[in-house]
Amino acid sequence: MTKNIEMQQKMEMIKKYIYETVDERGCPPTIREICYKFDIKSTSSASYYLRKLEDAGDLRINKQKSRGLEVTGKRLTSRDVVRVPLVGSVTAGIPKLAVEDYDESVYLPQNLFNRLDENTFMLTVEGTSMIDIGINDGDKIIVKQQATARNGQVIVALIGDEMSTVKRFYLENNRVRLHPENKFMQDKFYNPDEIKILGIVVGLIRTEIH
Amino acid sequence: MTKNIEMQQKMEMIKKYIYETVDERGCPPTIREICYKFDIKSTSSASYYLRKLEDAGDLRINKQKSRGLEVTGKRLTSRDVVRVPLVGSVTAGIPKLAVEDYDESVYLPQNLFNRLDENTFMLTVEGTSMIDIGINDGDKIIVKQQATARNGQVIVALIGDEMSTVKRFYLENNRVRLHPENKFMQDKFYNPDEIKILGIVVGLIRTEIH
DNA sequence: TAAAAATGCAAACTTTTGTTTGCATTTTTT
DNA sequence: AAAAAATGCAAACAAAAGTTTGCATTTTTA
Repeated sequence: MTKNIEMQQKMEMIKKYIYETVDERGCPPTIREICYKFDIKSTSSASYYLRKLEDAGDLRINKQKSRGLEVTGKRLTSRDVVRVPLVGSVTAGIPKLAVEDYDESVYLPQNLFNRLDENTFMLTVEGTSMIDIGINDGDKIIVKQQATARNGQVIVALIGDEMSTVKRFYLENNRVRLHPENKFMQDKFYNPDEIKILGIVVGLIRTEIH
Repeated sequence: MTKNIEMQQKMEMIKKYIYETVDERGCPPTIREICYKFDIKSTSSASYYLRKLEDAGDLRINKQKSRGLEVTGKRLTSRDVVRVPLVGSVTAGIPKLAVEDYDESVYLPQNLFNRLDENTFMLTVEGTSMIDIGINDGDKIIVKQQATARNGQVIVALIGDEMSTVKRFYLENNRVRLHPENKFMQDKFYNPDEIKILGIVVGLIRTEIH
């Protein structure tokens, strides 16, 4: 009886080892690696366990293939997430947004944010100009890069090549109105060529609740 | 010259193929698979490309190993994200929160949420009881399961085994006060045994900006 | 234009890795 | 206690996969 429990544990450990190896190394272990790891003296003994794991449905063994082990459970792949750069602040000029250029990037769940693409970035909000619609100081907003916006959309814009700002956008009578969602702040008006739309806000993440 | 561009593209495609195979299958392709995919007639020709990719730093080749290709770039691993179940609504009883039981789960970025563990879940907020601190109707809150809370923390609680609610928690004079962050709503008071704390709110995600 | 380098293939070769066989020991069942 | 099943090993074997060799063709360089 105790022997059987040990057996179960050993199988579980082997399964876990295979999962971790695939996850971290990107390649399943060989049977001999499994032997070494668990102090199994013969490859046939290890195969014996693997067959059991396959019977239990935890594993698929592609016969006659080198490293033919395949985990059957849900595996994390790049399709599950989108990697977006986390930009501290967008200052002068168009932020260069190739993901590779940023150490700091964030994986967002693809199933929640289904409109994200390579031209999305994140930005930490400073200030309370949008607090009335629940965008707080310190929130990280998700911004989809595009140069135009429809009336009423919340955008990130660059004003006169200087600072970036988050506001609600309106184009009225050939004038741009940027509307802060903060009852203590005033709308501001610009000529269209004074502002540059960096993108529209499509979501946000908050990591601190006060 | 044009030949050289083709060469570059071919190398890029091979590199991409290796990356994708590792990502999706959990195992790099064999040289012969690469031959087949790109219509290369000889394994030595493929090796030739692979050596070039290695020289360029895009790849590491573990010599004399079967499937010894290793991608050098950043690879997505389970350490980068945490998988949390997305619970539609928490009704009667303690929600059973084993991740496996939910089809719908969400990968959250480990680098933003560093306090997450296996006992975290997500919940879609219904209503505006916390709107004054920027928690909107429809927001998905991230909840760390725990049975106790400190004064002032925002919690998810079960009231009388019925509905779940999000409120700010206070224990005063042996009475529980649940404080909605909505100036139009009133505090409510309970005996400690009337409510069950499910967890504390540690973050939120919004996927729609209105 | 000639020499050198790059590109490419086929085939043989070697190493790695999965599989099978046969036997021994232990544990469980009858 | 005897039979059957489970567990385990060593060694040989077979298949998969990486490597090398030698040659042919094309492209680039001198």
